[in-house]
Amino acid sequence: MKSSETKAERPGLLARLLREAGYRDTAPRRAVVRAIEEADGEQSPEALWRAAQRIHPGIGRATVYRTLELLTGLGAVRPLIAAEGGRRYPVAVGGHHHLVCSGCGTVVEFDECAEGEVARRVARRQGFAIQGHLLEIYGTCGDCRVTGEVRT
Amino acid sequence: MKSSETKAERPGLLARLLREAGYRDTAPRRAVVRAIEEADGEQSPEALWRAAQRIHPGIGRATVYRTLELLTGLGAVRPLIAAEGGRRYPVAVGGHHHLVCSGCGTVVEFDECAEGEVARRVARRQGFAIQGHLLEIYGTCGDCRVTGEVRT
DNA sequence: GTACCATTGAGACGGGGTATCACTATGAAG
DNA sequence: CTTCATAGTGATACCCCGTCTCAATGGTAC
Ligand SMILES: [Zn+2]
Ligand SMILES: [Zn+2]
Ligand SMILES: [Zn+2]
Ligand SMILES: [Zn+2]
Repeated sequence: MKSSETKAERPGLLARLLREAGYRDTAPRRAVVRAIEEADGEQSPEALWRAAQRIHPGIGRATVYRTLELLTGLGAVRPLIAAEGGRRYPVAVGGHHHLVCSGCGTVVEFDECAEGEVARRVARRQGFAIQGHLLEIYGTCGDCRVTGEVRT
Repeated sequence: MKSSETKAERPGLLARLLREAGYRDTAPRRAVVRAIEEADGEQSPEALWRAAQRIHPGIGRATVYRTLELLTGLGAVRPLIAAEGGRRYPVAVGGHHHLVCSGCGTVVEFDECAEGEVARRVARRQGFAIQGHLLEIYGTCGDCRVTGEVRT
């Protein structure tokens, strides 16, 4: 996005998706959708809410969650489980994987993945239709290993 | 465990671990530890708490979490993030993987895994020492696909 | 413009995890 | 065995985050 010609308020892919799915075109929803698009990548619902507030002051938490839910239903967004605390991260479609340090919590993204094969086999056997998968590798990062600190 | 000769109150692997790590040997801790051992496999903290209560009535929630934390620090237990609600599942070391239906929440376990390779490579490149990994495949189960119900 | 009903914001609610704190009891020393 | 410092404990308040409820609002079809 060149940011120079933000003139005509492009319809926005997500906004269009919602409209086409028969949902009403409301300001709060547009705000959430913009928040998501502008913050490309993973974001916690809270972060998206804050972003949406900047765009549409007064928007309620519930609305953010509701919109996120709709988008999830449409497959435009995929909720993941956050590594630490157990919060979710709605993430734009298409993802990578994580390397998580159990010492300091550092998270490194990576893309390699050998699951296509296994996933397909397992899924077929169980009669599942695959939508995606989550792979996280746990371990200790260099620093933590040196320090020996693996917990408080 | 034959359940017949529960005579001498075997020290218990986990209990021993704690003791050897310099932690005091208390009744509440023994209760938590037993709860974990007897419920082999994954358990939610709540479930473990209930189990521990049966063994040591009056034990507090906090104590369960604290003990779980200690054990995690000792590497005897690994906390995972539960598929749905975002709660954690401490699980005995060594695990399997999950096939999760995004429609009804059904979870199917499986063991195949082709990540050894990838995990090692990625980890080495980043200077991580691998402890384990989590693989979850998302999709829709047969029932949900038929019904078409993939959301409320 | 009107009417209908999808959508919204506020706020109550609830699950589950953490922080605090006064009290208890382990385990070492004498 | 008694003493003692302090690790450990249970109750409770608290907090985060997500959901639910409901009256008010405002899209959209006509
Ligand atoms: Zn680290
Ligand atoms: Zn992958
Ligand atoms: Zn299902
Ligand atoms: Zn594996």
